[in-house]
Amino acid sequence: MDSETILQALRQHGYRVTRPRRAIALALAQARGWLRAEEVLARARDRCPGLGLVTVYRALALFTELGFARRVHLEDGCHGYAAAQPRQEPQAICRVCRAVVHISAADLRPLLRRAAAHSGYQIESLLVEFTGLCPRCQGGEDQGIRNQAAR
Amino acid sequence: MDSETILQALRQHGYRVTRPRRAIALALAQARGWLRAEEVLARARDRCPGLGLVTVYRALALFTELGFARRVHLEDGCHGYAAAQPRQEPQAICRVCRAVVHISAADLRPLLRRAAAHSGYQIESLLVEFTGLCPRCQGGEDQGIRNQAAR
DNA sequence: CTCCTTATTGAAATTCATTTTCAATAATAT
DNA sequence: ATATTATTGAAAATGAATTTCAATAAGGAG
Ligand SMILES: [Mn+2]
Ligand SMILES: [Mn+2]
Ligand SMILES: [Zn+2]
Ligand SMILES: [Zn+2]
Repeated sequence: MDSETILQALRQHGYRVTRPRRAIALALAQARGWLRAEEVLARARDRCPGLGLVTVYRALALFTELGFARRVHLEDGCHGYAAAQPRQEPQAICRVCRAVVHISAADLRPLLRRAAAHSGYQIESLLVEFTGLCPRCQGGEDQGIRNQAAR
Repeated sequence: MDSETILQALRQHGYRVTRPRRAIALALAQARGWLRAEEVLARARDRCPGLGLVTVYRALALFTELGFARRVHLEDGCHGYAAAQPRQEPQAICRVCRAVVHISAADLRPLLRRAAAHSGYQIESLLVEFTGLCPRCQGGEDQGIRNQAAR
């Protein structure tokens, strides 16, 4: 996902394109996996010294609303963020290296239809998150730290 | 879901069956939808007067581990809890009344298979949460508060 | 380019759900 | 009953995330 796309969307929605937002968008786009807010901050500071954590939270919330970022729900209740595309809701996340793979929302339709039919619910939003091992991290968990995706 | 089942599982796993745990299990089982920790506390106190919030959190964590409770991920980052059955992972939640419907994990298999095939991931755990309107809350959002499920 | 308006930013303080500590209590086995 | 120890609850601490508010800078008008 190109960080330029995010910036264009900002303009289109009437938001200003600022240095902090550019730096945050780029940091998220270039990451190989999901990042905590603090990690986004550390990376975005390369391009925007003085950047504050508050601004990172605000930008991440904004990007998430626009569909260009997605929250990752961590066991401890905190959240990570991963670059995303507006139409691909579900994601699979590697437990070890944090790599994120997005799954087409179209793949979900059959399940959605069945769930709706079975329950009578009119479904408005999805939260689908699979956790496991990405191909690279399979069959070698104890081969040392393979945390490559995050950086 | 019967609260007795939870207590039996506790015994089987070597945990003690205490008054607080009984009260919490019952509160959760009798709720018509998900509850916040504070709400569980309020209800469980009927059967266990001096009950503390800390114990509620601990019991909910324990029940969740055993599969008898499931977390609901709220927008603000906090969590609710709903009674659950060990083998039904996905859940649909009513935005209005909090009613929770569980979906058989079997329904997920095709999606899971496709996701795994497409991404090469070896999936270990799922987080599937649909949000929308339950049958009762459809076509009448402005008909006043229908928050029936929660109580 | 210059000026204006106001969205945006960042430091500091605050919030508040959740966790940790630790001494007192009560569940289970013998 | 008695002993063992898992469990509990009050208080304090944690820490991710948010709110405040004065200073700053983006973008539009002239
Ligand atoms: Mn939190
Ligand atoms: Mn969450
Ligand atoms: Zn991996
Ligand atoms: Zn409802």
